[in-house]
Amino acid sequence: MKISRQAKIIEIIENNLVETQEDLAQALKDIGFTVTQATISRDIKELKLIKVSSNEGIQHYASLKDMSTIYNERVTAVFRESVLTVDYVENNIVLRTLPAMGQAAALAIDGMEWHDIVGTIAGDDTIFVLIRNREAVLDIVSKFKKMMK
Amino acid sequence: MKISRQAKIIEIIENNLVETQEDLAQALKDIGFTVTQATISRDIKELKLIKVSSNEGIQHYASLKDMSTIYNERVTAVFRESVLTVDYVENNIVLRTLPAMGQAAALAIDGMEWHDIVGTIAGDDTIFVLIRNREAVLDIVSKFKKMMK
DNA sequence: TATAATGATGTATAAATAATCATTTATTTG
DNA sequence: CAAATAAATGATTATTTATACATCATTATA
Repeated sequence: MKISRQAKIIEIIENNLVETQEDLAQALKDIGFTVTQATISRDIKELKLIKVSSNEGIQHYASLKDMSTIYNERVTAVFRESVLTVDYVENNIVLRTLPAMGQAAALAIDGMEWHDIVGTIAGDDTIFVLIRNREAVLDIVSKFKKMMK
Repeated sequence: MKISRQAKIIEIIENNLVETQEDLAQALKDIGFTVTQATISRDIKELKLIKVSSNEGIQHYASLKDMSTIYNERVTAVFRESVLTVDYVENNIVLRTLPAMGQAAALAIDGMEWHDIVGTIAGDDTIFVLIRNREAVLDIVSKFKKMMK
């Protein structure tokens, strides 16, 4: 019972915009799983589902499938909103960010897990990005610029 | 003000186990940002931060940096908890799962985004996984078995 | 098999979060 | 520069979610 209900929960939030646990309870009831909000709260905890804000500002539950999309969107958003300029020399790229946003933007870069990026070091408004091979620098720079839109 | 506060929020949840928005308000106050829970709720919405349940069952906010880890853990957990057997023939792998868990497990496999996996199709308790090259089959099979622990 | 231990769930409620409304603080524009 | 507009925020409250406790079911264990 619990296993199949939880499988259904994943299916439901995968295909619908579920805003609250009550909504989910209703949707489950419609297909024959009558449980209370409390049980759903426990299911969600076990399934490690998350609630995120959509681009339209609607808070809704997200499945595994959505997570990588959300993740990528967030990385790009943080980058776009904080990085001002991109420059480079030899195998280093230097980014300038809004004040106090260096750490946050660097975190976003680390989160991308690009193979050619060896590491980052961030100050208040400056980030140094160490690139593995000099040949990859231009490629990374252009990717960064694309992310700035 | 808002920008730097939000940067601090990311930094704080990155380095601390923040369970509630009130906790976050207190931590921010300690470093000179005095705002109410309502403002933090809005910040969290804008930053698209998520609240997840840790392995110990503690609900806490997670940063971008944590997300890929959480994501991988979830994929593996779903797989381990639902897949029973692994078999293969030619360039197909067949997995048997607990009843009703086929779709969920297939979703987890899709989420891995392994290059050699062309696609999956799932029934109630069976999953067909199409592998790109026959040479990759054994490798994927052994990876699956490792995930089953 | 009887008994203990564990797990699942509902009820009621506490706790946490989001939203509404009002106010203040930028920012834009004529 | 001043009026108008938009953005940020607090106070309060509505909504949503998590949990404590009790109950029933299931599974181990002696």
